[in-house]
Amino acid sequence: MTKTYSIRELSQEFDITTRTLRFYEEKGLISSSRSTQTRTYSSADRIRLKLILRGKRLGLTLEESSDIINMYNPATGNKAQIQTLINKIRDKRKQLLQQQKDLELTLLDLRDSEERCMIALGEIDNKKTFGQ
Amino acid sequence: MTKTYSIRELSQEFDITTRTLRFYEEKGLISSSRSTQTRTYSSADRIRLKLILRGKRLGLTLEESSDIINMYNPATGNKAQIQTLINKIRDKRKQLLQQQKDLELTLLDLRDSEERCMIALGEIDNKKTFGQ
DNA sequence: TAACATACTGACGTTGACGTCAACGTTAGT
DNA sequence: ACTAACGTTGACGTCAACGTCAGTATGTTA
Repeated sequence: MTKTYSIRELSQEFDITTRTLRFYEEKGLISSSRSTQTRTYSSADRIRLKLILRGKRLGLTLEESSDIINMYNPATGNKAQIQTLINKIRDKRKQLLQQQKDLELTLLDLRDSEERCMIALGEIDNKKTFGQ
Repeated sequence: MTKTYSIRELSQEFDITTRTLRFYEEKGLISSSRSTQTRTYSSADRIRLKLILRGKRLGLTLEESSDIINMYNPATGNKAQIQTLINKIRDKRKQLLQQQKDLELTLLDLRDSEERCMIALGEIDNKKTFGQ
């Protein structure tokens, strides 16, 4: 009896097209139960979608997002497999930490750019006020 | 007399192909002076390349990176134009701040996933030690 | 029941960011 | 002078992530 969603509801909530949702399903990124023909999404499906879109905002590919999501269940109980998974998790974290550094640098640059603009504006005003 | 670089040097330093460098030039992202036929890159060109690759690690498109780089000079002195530029800078910053949030959330999720893995490993060891 | 809105499935088109390959010029060493 | 190594320009190929469109089914309202 938990809440479900139609394809239109989800597409509107997240501002994506229905085509995108079908495409994600076709690629195995999210699933849906079918009543006769039309799709019905569970709140679990909705969460997966949310995570995928979060990944997209980070510039991750759909596959990368999917991987990260699937890392969230230790699923297969083999010791070696879990070790492999841990390594993958650490690799991904390394990449994201690098991204964090890049982000901060870029933000600093933007701060810089804006300041230059403000100065340029100030100079224009000075010219207006004092002539040349 | 400042340092210059060949296409091979740059491609090796940044681990990209020469094709990529020519492609970036074709798209107007970086430039190069030509001696007879072969390209020569200045350290300014090298910096631009560096910034483009940083943008790529953030998931930005080449055009977005190019835009950000070009924001770094107030260039055109018209007041309205500078205001427009400031607005663009602020928009981009907003986007990057959102990305920063997404990044932190994803890092938290990964931390979580790793912990689950460690627990799963611990349980396997317990089974080995104590039988079932 | 006729029209209309909404959903579904192919299937081909598109865009960004290069990869790949052919054909050719240029310079360094032997 | 000849070959090898490196550089250059087209031009077509490729892959991800959808867009777009045609044709069809399924309710739903006037």
